[in-house]
Amino acid sequence: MEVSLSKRITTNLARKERCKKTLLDAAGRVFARKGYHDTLVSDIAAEAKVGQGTFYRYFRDKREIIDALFDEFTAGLLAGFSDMSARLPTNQREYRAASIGALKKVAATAEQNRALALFFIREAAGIDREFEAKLHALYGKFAALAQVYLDHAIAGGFARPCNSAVVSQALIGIGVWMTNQWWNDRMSGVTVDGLIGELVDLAMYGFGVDRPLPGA
Amino acid sequence: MEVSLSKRITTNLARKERCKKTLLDAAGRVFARKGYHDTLVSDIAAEAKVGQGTFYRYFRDKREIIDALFDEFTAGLLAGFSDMSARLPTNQREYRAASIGALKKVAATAEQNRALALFFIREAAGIDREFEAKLHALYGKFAALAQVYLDHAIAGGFARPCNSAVVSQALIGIGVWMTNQWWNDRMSGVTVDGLIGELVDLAMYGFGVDRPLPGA
Amino acid sequence: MEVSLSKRITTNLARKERCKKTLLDAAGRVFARKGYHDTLVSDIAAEAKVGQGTFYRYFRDKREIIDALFDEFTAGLLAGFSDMSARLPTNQREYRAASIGALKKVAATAEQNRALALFFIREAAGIDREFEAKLHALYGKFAALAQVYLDHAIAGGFARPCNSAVVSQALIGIGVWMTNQWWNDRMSGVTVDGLIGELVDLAMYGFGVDRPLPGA
Amino acid sequence: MEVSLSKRITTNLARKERCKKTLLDAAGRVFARKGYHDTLVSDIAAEAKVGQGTFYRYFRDKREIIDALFDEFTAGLLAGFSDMSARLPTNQREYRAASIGALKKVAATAEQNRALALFFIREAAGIDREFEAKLHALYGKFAALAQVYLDHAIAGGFARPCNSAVVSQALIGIGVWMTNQWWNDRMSGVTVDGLIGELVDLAMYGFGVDRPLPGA
DNA sequence: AATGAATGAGAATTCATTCAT
DNA sequence: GATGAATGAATTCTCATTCAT
Repeated sequence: MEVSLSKRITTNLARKERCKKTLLDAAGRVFARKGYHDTLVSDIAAEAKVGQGTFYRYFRDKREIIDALFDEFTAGLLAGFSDMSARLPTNQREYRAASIGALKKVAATAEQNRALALFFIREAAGIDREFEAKLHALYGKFAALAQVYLDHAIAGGFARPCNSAVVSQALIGIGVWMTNQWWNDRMSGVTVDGLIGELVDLAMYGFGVDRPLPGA
Repeated sequence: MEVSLSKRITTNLARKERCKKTLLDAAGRVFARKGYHDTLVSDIAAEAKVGQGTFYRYFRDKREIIDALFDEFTAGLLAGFSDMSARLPTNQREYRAASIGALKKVAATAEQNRALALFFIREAAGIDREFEAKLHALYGKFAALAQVYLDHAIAGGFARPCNSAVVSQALIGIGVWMTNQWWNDRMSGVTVDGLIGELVDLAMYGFGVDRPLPGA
Repeated sequence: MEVSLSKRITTNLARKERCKKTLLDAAGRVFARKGYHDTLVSDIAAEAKVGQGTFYRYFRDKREIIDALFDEFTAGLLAGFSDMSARLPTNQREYRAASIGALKKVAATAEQNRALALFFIREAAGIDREFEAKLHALYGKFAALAQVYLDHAIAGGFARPCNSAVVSQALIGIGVWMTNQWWNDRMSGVTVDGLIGELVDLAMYGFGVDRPLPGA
Repeated sequence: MEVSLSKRITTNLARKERCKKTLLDAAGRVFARKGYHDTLVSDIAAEAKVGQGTFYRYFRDKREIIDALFDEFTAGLLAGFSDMSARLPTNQREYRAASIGALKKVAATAEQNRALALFFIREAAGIDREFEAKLHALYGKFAALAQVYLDHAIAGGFARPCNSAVVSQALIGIGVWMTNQWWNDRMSGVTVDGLIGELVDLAMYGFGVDRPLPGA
């Protein structure tokens, strides 16, 4: 009796988790397909093949599921890059190689949640101010990481002294922007690796041929 | 009589135009304040101090006013930069000066429609796919302009050979991204001019200290 | 122009008032017929022969219309009895006559809103605590009025010294209770006037034959 | 074996009864606290610390538990007064004493189910017509009892001839009304015994000082 | 032409009841 | 038998759009 009861509890919990996950996945698909505002709670429930009432057992409303979706997404993303700053580069060549490596990893990871990531990138501000702030907090974390790298390089003499806060934000901007372009098929005629190489070159060397005068 | 009739017609047309403009301005303010989806037609009418029914005399629906707003915005913006490519730079120094000058001008112009521009930048995809495409077409025009400059400079030997399509997109990305950051007060401790200088330096020189090997 | 505008405003206001009144009357009828909790907003709208949306132009929800209904009812009721305490009786005979007169007047007035009054009497507490409190505040006003009469009579020596607060509440209780019984056809075989006479006799003389011992 | 089986059946039946009682008690508490319409089946199940499904094992629906609750309440109440008419009074003094005694007993009994009794008194009509009728049937029983007493007293010459049906209803009305007032703390500054004495005096002597003219 | 009252289709949400475990 | 997860019918409420004045 005892065992069977505990078993049932376990089973119930597992079932609940599975059902919640089903709804989250379904919501992700529908949001990506129709956009946040055109998605009805009934669309999500239908996509998950559950009754509408079931949706409300797990989430207060449409707004709450998007937070949950974002938190899940964020957790997966940060887990993938938690070790990024383990070994800092010691010269510009290593810096370049590390950047390219990291970007390729980001690209591969993001690719797995492409539809969802794209949805967040594009619609964040259209949902509400609070959600936009959450997304920008995430961007901020990546910018902070980039800034750590950059400051380290400046201190080590293999990056030009500059306002690293501004520059690292710009780098994140390039990344997000080009991801959006790429995924929306607005960057024809170039491979991902080619794109990454081109952008890292831009970031490291600029497009100019002359260097700034020392001290200018 | 004839004259007075034609005058009256003129006056009526003028009045109609004025009323339409009033509604457009009101819509811009309300959209900027509440976002597209939280804005009701009644909000716009109230802000314009006209009856709700009057709104429908000038616009088919809420969606149409966004297009009108965007077209008006675009017209003003492009008018401001129609002469941008009149005198192309002949060396990197001139290129740099021209870029900074153009960016300051853009910044000043954009500042005049700050709220509306910010609204478009943030919410484009939240409105619908069609509007997002329109906005990206505008970005594309700026990117094309940047690409003309860049190709000219590469041909003239004062810009590094690169995939100018990619790079010019990246430059637009930086511009839009940093504008968003700046206007949302996420770039504290730097002036507009300082920001522009920092970004032009990044674009021209990169943040590295070494140059790429010739032919690499 | 001016005149026609002001006329339209007047007409609109009048139309609004009429529409609101139509809804109030309809609500009263439906509440009386189906009870508060079984009444849907759509029932009220249908009874008033207006769209459901129209209901929400005038009242926030079902709860609000019942307050409005009660306030309107109360205003009419109190208006009818504002002059009740103008001429106080000077002996028991006058007191008796005045009581009977007042009760007949109350009965006649209440009869005009019979369905609504009955609805309030029966369902007040079933709506919510706040509404019940409002109704009891009204009862309290009548009790206070009764108490003034009674205290006056005690002071004048033509009423027995007693706890007038308790007794006047009891008198209101008899009134409300018997009204409910009467209107629900649970008092067969007696006329209104007969009922009133019987109750006034009970209140004045009690059902006993002996008097209390003086000082007991 | 036989014995143990029958024992188990007995135990099971007892357990079922206990569970039903638990649900009834829980329902009574929740109804008293939140009112009938604001009480959810899940509230009752939670209060009884059983699953929602279990509720439906014992009661068809929310409406049925009200009836069960009322029947239980009524049974307890009538049991307490089954012997009330065993010894009829023979003069007004005895009548008065018996009335006071009975009322004190009622008050004490009712006190034990105060919350539930109050709930029935206040919300009867808010539940539905059928339940209201049931409650009024109960009131009718008490009125009939009062009428028997009163008729007996009139016949015995120690009560004034009157329409005993009307008067006994009024007496029940006073009782119910004042109970409601008392339990809702609207009768401050008086004890239960004081209240009962005051009301019995009112019923027996009225508040007047003169008697009606014989034959009037 | 201008108005704002009226409308009802459409969406969110609740909760009694069923049912699989 | 007990449980509580799942369900969807029923209801409320909103707001873009129409229309009478």
